[in-house]
Amino acid sequence: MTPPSEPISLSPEARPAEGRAVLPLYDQDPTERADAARNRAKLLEAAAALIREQGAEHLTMDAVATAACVGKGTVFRRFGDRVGLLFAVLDQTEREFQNAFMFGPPPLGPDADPVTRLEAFGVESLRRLAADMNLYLEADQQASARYGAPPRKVRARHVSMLLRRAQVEGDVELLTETLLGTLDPAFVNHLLTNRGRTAEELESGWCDLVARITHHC
Amino acid sequence: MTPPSEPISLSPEARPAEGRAVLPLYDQDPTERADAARNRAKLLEAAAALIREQGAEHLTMDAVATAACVGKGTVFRRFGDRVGLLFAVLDQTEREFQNAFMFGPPPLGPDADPVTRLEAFGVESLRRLAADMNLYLEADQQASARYGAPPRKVRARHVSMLLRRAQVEGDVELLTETLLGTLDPAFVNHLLTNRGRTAEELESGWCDLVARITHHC
DNA sequence: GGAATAAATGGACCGTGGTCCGCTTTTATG
DNA sequence: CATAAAAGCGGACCACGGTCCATTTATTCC
Repeated sequence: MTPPSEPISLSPEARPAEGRAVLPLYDQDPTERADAARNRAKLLEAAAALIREQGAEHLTMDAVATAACVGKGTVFRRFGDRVGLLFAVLDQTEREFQNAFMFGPPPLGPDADPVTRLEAFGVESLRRLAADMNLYLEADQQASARYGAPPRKVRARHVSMLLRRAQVEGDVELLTETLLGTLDPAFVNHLLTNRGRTAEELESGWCDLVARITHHC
Repeated sequence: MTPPSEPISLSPEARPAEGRAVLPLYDQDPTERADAARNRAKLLEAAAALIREQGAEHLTMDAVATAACVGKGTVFRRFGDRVGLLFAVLDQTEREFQNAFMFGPPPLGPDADPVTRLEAFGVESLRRLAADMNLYLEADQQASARYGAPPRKVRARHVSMLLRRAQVEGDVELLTETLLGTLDPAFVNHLLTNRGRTAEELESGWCDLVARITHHC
């Protein structure tokens, strides 16, 4: 069972880790200047603190800059835009999850059968989503960023691989995207908040969908 | 075969049509003052013109107000916010579609079997999406508006009804939302633009998904 | 028709995301 | 260590979405 690749960071600048550690390393773009790296760390820390205190929905770029004692331009230079900053804050968590489903123990990791792994993948996604829903919702706003982001690609590769190993016939890529669509933050939040669904229902709904797609007659 | 209900407008102010016409009427809130109605019309016209000229992505509220020779506050009073205005511009098209799948001829309308109607529903959605993609993308930005909007609810009711008539077992509402997720503008646009999928592939992908969900063994 | 009431109006105003560019700091080079 | 090139910096500035409220306009009732 060959791990497909290194975990891929949310931040465009970050590079793949050197080793095959199960937990991701805090790697940086080596060409980044010392002061830039320092400011990046200060900004991430400030952003995380502000999100903890006031919620991601009230995070303003000015506030982050001020809290980190840094000019506003620096925030944009480091993270591109607001969504980029939010992604960077989510980065750590994202990479843990990636490691778990690529290298970790069953049922998520490689030592389980594909259908079990698919089920576990969705269930774990839903739980992590629930844990940081507001942050994910904020980061999700821009439609363009939603699908192109590296973590999404990693997940898509992973799910496609599992579908193929489960001998699924048909347009695997399209089925993959359909499955991932079910885990979209805004979508899950809608079901939980406006449709009165419980987390358990969503989890078993995911497993049912996996069954329908993999056991099609 | 009983039509479930009247077409529901995108705009909160609009009321259901009086008759059972196949094509929707331009109905208004009767309590709306004459000057307000006049401005609404002027604004919708101006917005549509600007969108035609420069694309929905460049539409600003100031520009619409100026083009309609109206104060900016009026635009917001009439349509709530930018998404509300875009929805209002889409309203006409939306209601045509609603009429088509609720009262129109087969394969969309009531005189076809449920699975055929489901297939036609997705295919037609995808085509209409393609025709006004930029406008739909702009209107889609706000996650909260995405799922709560009246047309989405109408579609959900419709698809649920068809699934039940097709004797589908399981959590029909969840399956409905999954199916509709496949027709999300941002999602479809991503597949067409970034994944190099063709409209035909998406259409047959939809039909395949319908088959997997309705013919589950 | 005129007064009273309610609704609508418009544009000044505000907050926030994002850009720009002259200046400062770091780093590479000899 | 000196110097030059490159990278980073900061905060003034801009555009746009959205709010507010003093004033104007439509409607209703007598």
